[in-house]
Amino acid sequence: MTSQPAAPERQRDAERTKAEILEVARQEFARHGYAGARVDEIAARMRTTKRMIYYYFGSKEQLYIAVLEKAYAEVRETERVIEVEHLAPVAAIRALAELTFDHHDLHQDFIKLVAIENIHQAEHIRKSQALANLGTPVLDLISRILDAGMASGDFVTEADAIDVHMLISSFCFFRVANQHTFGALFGRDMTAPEHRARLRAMVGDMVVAYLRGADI
Amino acid sequence: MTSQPAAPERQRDAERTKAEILEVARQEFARHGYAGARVDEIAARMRTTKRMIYYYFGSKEQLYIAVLEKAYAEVRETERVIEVEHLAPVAAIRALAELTFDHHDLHQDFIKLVAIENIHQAEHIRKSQALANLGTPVLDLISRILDAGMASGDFVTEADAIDVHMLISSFCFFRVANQHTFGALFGRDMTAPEHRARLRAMVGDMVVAYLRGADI
Amino acid sequence: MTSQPAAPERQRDAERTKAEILEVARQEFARHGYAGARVDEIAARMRTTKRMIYYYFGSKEQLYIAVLEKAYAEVRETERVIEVEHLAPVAAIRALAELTFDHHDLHQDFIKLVAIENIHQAEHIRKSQALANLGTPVLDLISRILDAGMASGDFVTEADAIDVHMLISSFCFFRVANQHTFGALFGRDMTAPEHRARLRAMVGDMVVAYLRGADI
Amino acid sequence: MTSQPAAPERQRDAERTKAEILEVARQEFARHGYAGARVDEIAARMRTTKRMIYYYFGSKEQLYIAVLEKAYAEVRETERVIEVEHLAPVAAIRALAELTFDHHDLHQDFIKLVAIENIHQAEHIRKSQALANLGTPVLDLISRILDAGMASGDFVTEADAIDVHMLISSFCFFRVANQHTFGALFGRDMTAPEHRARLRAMVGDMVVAYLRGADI
DNA sequence: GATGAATGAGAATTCATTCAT
DNA sequence: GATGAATGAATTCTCATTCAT
Repeated sequence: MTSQPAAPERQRDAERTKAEILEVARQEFARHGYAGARVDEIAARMRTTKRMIYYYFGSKEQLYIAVLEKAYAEVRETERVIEVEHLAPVAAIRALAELTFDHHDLHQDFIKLVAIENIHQAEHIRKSQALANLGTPVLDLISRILDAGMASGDFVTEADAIDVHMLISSFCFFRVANQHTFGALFGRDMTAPEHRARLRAMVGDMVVAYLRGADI
Repeated sequence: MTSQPAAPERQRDAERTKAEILEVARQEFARHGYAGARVDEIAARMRTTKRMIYYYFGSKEQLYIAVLEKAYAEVRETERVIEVEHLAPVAAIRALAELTFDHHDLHQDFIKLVAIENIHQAEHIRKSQALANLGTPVLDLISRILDAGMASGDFVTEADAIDVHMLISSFCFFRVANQHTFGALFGRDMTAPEHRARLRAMVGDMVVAYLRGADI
Repeated sequence: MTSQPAAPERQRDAERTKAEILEVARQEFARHGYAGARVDEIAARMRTTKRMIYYYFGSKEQLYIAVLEKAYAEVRETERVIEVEHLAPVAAIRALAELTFDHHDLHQDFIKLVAIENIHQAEHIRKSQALANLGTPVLDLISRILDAGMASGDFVTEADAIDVHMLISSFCFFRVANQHTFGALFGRDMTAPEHRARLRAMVGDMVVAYLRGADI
Repeated sequence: MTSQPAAPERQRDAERTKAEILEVARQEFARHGYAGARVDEIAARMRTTKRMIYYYFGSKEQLYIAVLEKAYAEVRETERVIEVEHLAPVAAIRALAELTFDHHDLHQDFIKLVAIENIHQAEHIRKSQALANLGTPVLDLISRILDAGMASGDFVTEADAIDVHMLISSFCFFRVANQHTFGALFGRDMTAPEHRARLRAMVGDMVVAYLRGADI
């Protein structure tokens, strides 16, 4: 409305609106799945209208993909921060395991989105340019730790970086992703605070024990 | 009037119809999630009509719960068959890990149903009487193995049966459940035949190494 | 199954089954209206099956008509019993009013069926042979009372038998038929026991006062 | 952009659409009852689609409740207009009876809706906030007339306002509500023009005679 | 006479999406 | 950029009725 910085303000508003839509959409998709999420519900939970969702994202599917892209981008941003280079191999792999644990603990919506995306056989990820080859950095990191550990004699088990990544991820992911069925069947909420420290140590112990391997 | 009994035949047909509905429904729910599954599509893939689904199961939700109940029942049936009692502790826990791996490998629809159910926060499992306390048998088994291992000195790590069950399950579950996003991001299909034997050995090695623990 | 009285027994059973169906159907139609009544529900509340309803009555509509016919037949049976001939005109018309009151009080399902039938513009009554000209006897009775009252000088108001029948019926019918909306709007259940005697006297007073008329 | 305001026009359209739906729905519900009414049929009789019914009213039941609320609101609006305060008691009660007669004569759909609602035991009225305590104004009016009549000596019968309201309403309501069964059984259409004046006078005569009471 | 399984036609409701302003 | 009204195409679910035995 003022004479000068109108366009930039508008842009900033537009960005804010888009960000708000993405935030609400992430929650809605995470809670109800792709098909179960309601465009109406997303709109109802915002101060903008449903029309804006289509204006900015074009369709429910494209909105969902944008949510996925943002979630993965945040994960990789976190992983980039990890500095395990200066640590000894055993300490390094344990640090990676614990950081992964912490990250999964902190980003439960992301975990749910990944689970949802697997139900849809990753069809949306494959449609997204932004999500191709997003995995390589962490694999490089693991490779370097494994090489150092084998060289130093700390690790004995011959292991592949992708396998080790899966070993770590599976534990951290399952604890969050399957908390509800696990809780219903075994009567224990693995994400409750009283189990946190023990399970965090466990994933580190597990991967170190596996790599040390010895005479199993 | 003929020598063959009439009523049982009708009954058998009814049972067959119900079983067929459950089979097709399991595939449809596993592929599309609860909200994404279509009652029309389930009916279209059978020699029965949509009306029968409501006749036998009452609603989409009750059909879904029946599918879940059947899937879990089959899992427990498999677990019941496991005979690890006569094995030494190390061999026993490895056998359990490998049987779990095999079962998850063989029942991928079940894995997907569990993932779907977690997205819905296990609300349907909690509604089902049949699915309460389904977890206890396997926990008893693990407890006995852990006790024997500690007594014999084979195991060193103090571990809880539920935690160990999660340790084993998470690896086997993740490999199947997250195969699509994992494949899209890392370019490797962990469920492909060429990875099977290696990963099957890995879950056994991992749990044994963890329990042996030693001087981590 | 026995050799001799098989057929009569069968017949008696058949009559009993039909009577039971009619009884349950009357309740169901009275409670839910014609369209709202469920054939399934009627069957579920009996020891016979749904097939029998169609076997004996052919369709939902014919069952409904049979229910109506039975209900009206019972009403007329009651009216036939009324003996007011030997009473003086004032006592006679009051007796008729009170008998009508009692009858409506006692046969509330019948009242509801009549209300339902009016919603459907009496289309089913018109289809039934059994229900044609069912009204004449009571009109004859009223006519004779009115004639006697005018002759004796007890009644002054020139009144038509049909009008007087409506005057009496409307009060008795409304009290039962509209009890729910009246209760909701005015906070009084006109069918409650504490109002019964007062309202029963009121309908007699009203019709006598009207016929006495005098210098209104 | 034009001189006429845009938003109000849209709003007016919305209001018009809602009003049109209510109008058609009232006819459909009145003619077929709640269960017998068809949402499809309501939509087919308008320039709007069925979807709008759900957009504005949410469900068939809520539409029905809205119809009821509107019908009752109109009744009370009519009653508010009645000015009998300046009349002598006898003239006043007769005026009220005749106005009630006229109103029922004019709003036959309303009568049917009330009959339908009674079949459903007033469950919808009870769900509606708007319909609570709608009855009081007319009861106040009757009370004042009765008091004045007793004071002046015009009325002799001790009568309760609710009872008198029922006395008047029952006659007017029955004549319209039961016209079809009454016509089928007695061969006279009480709502036909040739009976109108006589019956209108009759309800006034009846209530005055009742209240005058005398030596019954 | 009796029974449970089966069904076609239809009814209520939902949902992503677009239009007029 | 923004808004509320509008909508077509499904989608779940229901119901009276009939069939096979």
